[in-house]
Amino acid sequence: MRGFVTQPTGNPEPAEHRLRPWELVACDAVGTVIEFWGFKHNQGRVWALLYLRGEPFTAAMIKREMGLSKGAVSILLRELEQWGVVRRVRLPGKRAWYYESERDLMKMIRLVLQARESQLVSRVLADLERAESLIRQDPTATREQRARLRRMLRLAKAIDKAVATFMETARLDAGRAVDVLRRGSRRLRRPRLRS
Amino acid sequence: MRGFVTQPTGNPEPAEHRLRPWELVACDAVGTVIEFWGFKHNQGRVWALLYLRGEPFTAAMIKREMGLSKGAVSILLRELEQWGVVRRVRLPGKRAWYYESERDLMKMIRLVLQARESQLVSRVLADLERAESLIRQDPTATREQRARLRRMLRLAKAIDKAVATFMETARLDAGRAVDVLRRGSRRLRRPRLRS
DNA sequence: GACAAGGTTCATGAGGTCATGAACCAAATG
DNA sequence: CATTTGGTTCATGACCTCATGAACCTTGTC
Repeated sequence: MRGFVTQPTGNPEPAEHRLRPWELVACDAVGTVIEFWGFKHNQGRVWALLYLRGEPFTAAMIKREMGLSKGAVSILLRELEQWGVVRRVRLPGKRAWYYESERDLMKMIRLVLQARESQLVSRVLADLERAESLIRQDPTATREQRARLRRMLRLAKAIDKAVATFMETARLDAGRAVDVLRRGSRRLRRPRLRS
Repeated sequence: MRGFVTQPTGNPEPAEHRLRPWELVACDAVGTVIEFWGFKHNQGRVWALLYLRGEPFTAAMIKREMGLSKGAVSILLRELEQWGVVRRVRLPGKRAWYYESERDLMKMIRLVLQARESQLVSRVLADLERAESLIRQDPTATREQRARLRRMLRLAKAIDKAVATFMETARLDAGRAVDVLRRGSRRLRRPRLRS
């Protein structure tokens, strides 16, 4: 875990988050999670603020509420938007852009997984497959080594598929997806993958 | 993702991994995954080497094979050992310690999840619960805000439980656990959590 | 068309992580 | 007891990420 609440240090403007205590705690919690998944702590905090408040905010408001710099807010919002968890809207009669968060929590999770899926899982799978093709040309590799590499690859594929299934489920029905894990444990038949 | 294969720069000893090409690729792939989960790239690489070779190695051998420094190997091995994915063994007649990797891949995954479980999930859960208790004392919070916070907390709990279930399953039977995700999607009944 | 408000970009610096390699310790060997 | 070998610790530096804030655009508005 990296930085925490970044306070505007020694400004005339007095570190005035107007975040209420529970907001502060909750936003930081989301920040921690999101950071863990390879995104920025503050991306999570901003998203959480928008989500919890439930109404559109301008960049200036976010800047004030969270004590972030102008530049940071601009970048964070653009990233959140590209990433699909925050929408930019025009309010009638208002000059500035307003931002509102995705309200579907499961969709949020799906997006996080998806972003990682493409960056990590597919890449690792490709690498392991490359390794497998390389080992074929290596006469010094033992039978057991080939077997172990194959096992790794098989596991990676299984996980890849599992994640894909989860995301598909999450797409179809917000609620069911989490249940997949909880329920599944009971009603299973044959194992498929021993290691 | 951070650093890549760290070569010993400008040494008399000429960057001589004796890693075969497929080993290099596979170890790096594991390193990437493991790094993604918040551990060190080289922890993954060392573990993968031990796993793929399938026989015990001394620190010196690892140092030579992977071109790491003495200090790094020492620390990495200690971490891997504490973490339970590598065992330290004495070979008869040999002076130095030997290290061998956990062979059960699913156990490996369970350990990764567990390490994260304790560091992340439980902490976030606690924070969200604290937020929830704080919001009760805040008369300015709207009904909708309370609802949204509650929804976040509920989702976090569901995920927590899902991970626990997964780990439990993985403990009992290596193969089934991954299937939990894949199979589950079909045979579900009522949703439990809408957001 | 000047001014202002809203937004973006960029060089910089702070902070953090990790491998390095030298200094150090411990145990075994002669 | 001296020396060698295996192993750990620690200060250092390389590297990376991110927020900052000033300079810079752009789009109204009077």
